[in-house]
Amino acid sequence: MTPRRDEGTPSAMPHAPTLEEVARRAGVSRSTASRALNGGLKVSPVALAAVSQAVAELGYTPNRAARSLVTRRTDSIALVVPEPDETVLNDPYFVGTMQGISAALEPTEIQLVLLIARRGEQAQRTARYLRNGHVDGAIVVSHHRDDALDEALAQSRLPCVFVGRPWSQTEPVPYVDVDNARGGRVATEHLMGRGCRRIGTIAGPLDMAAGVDRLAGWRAALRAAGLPDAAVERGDFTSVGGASAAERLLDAHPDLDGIFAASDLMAAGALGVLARRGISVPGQVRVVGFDDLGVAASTSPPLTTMRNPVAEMSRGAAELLLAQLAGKGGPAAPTIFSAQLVVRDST
Amino acid sequence: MTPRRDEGTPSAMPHAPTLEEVARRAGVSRSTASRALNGGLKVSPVALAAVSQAVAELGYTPNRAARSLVTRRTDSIALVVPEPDETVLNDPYFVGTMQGISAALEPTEIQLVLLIARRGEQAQRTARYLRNGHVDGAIVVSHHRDDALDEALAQSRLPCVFVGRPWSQTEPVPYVDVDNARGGRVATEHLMGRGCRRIGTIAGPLDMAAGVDRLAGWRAALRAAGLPDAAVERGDFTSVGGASAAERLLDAHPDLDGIFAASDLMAAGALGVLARRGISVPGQVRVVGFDDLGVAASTSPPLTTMRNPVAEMSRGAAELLLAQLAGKGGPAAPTIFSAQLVVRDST
DNA sequence: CTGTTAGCGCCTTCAA
DNA sequence: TTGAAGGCGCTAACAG
Repeated sequence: MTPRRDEGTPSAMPHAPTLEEVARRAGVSRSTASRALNGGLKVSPVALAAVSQAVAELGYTPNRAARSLVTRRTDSIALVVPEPDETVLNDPYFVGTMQGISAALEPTEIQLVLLIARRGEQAQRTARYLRNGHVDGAIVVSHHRDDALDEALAQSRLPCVFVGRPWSQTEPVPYVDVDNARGGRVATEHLMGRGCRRIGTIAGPLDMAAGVDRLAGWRAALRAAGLPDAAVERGDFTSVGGASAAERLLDAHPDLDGIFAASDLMAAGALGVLARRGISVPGQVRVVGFDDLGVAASTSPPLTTMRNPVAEMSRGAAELLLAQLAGKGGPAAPTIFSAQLVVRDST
Repeated sequence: MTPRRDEGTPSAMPHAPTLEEVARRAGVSRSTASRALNGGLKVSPVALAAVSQAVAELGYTPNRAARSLVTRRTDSIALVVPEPDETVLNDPYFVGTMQGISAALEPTEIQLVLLIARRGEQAQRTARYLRNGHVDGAIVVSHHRDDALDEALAQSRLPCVFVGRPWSQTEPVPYVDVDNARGGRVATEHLMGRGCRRIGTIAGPLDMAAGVDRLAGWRAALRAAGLPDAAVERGDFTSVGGASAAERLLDAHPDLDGIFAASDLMAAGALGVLARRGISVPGQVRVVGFDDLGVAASTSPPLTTMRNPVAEMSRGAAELLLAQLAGKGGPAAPTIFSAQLVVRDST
């Protein structure tokens, strides 16, 4: 093959030092150097010191490719984001996810690879990438019913954790989630507690567990109170979607006195519509959102909402995955966080 | 070494097919199979067809580690985010960056590795990671004066592109940016056009080029018009920071009739302060922001702002990097996008 | 505790 | 156009 090392200009890129060089400099064999690097077991203190020093002097870092080739581990995990909606990335939810995962990965040497799971033919590529050992594990966020990620991953046997309940019930996929149903119920009960009797909802996408569950919670609360549960419009978790759902909702049910939006972004859209229609909040209509990831505090009026502990949750997901990778217990039971009511001016 | 392949339970994870197996199935040698996979040059149509079929049947994907070991390329690039402020991730700016990069990478096989550049000792780790061939190139976003990323990268000779002008002028690092100075000027001129004569600014962090340049633009516009340019408070691009800067600004200059905030998030914070103080917008004070990445449209009143083409810019950055990787031209001249004024109710 | 040895899966020269 | 052969940098038996 091409001898890259000595080719080219004098000022060619200085090659990364190899273990061989470290070993030579430390006066030991490659194997000893290798052992010294990987835990230092069965290595004399002297050798270990010599190796560490050589490593420091040379600024050595193991070649991941080489290591990966033999260990069959990559020291990287994928964050899988289904692409259906470009909106996913725009959601503060996603950002919270990344923060949580980064935090969990910080003390490790593991890198995060962002994998946008595209559709159609491209989907194959994602599946293969995941299956063929390019990453040690995966965290899936914003999973939809039709993206088939749940089954693909279950079959691939690749360690993985979902953030948000996976759609498939047949395969026991580990996940973390927030108690969306309870959250929806608490939000709705809060509205009832404020005197609302005609409460509509702007639901999330019904091909996502969060959408379905929050809707179910809203419904459960109303039914338990003997109130009507017909005022439902579906949004897509975005502000624009929330606005148009609000339009439809208000057109169909002009007498509403409360709205539970399944996300703050949608609630913000609804607030805009209410303002444009001259409907006062919370005077005439009270509004509760879901998430509390920044937007809720900065709308006008500020939104009462259910705090969604996304970062903590994602961190939990990453830690669950790390535990799996470390062989500590297989797929664990789901971890469910609970959403806290945060009361602000909108109710 | 341990024969992983045949060990363990019957239902052990089916091993990923190797090139060897593809070749055998196609009835050719490894080399031919390899050539067929990499461009198909110097391979007979028959052999090529046989290989493609075998690949399809086996669901073969090349082992990246093995390939990387010999080609010395990783087919992955890093998105480097300095961590000083956890706020970076929370900024819609960052999300726009990711979208742009993903879009550029979509037609390629290149993966995006997220690299949080931590401080102190951890910084060494980042530098080494970048230097030691773990990625083929890097895109740096949200670069600050003190993160030393500019010089580290210039020295490492790793192909890289900055999103936003790098601080260091000594090393010619390729970058894309928006014309921040002009943007600041246009925003300020818009305020003047609306009749404002006492215009303050909430500046961004002055250890970032965007912060400095937008401030310079504001100042240039005022000086050209012979207006005072003393009303400056520094924020940190966040909503909270913008709010406290607004407090200080209004305390020190109660007579302001216009504010240019160097980011929409900060402008939103300022709007909140103005509202709390009972100052009407745009009646008593007009406000212009910068970015237009979502928040501007949903504040109340909606913000006039300078549209920052982050996604396009980042896409450009990624394409620049890809071109470098493909050997097409070295570090190119900076690409500068221009910010467009978007007029809304706040002015 | 240490060095020797044998590959991991792939690309690429070299000779045919 | 093809196959044989070597080696990328590393880890992990194995024998000392």
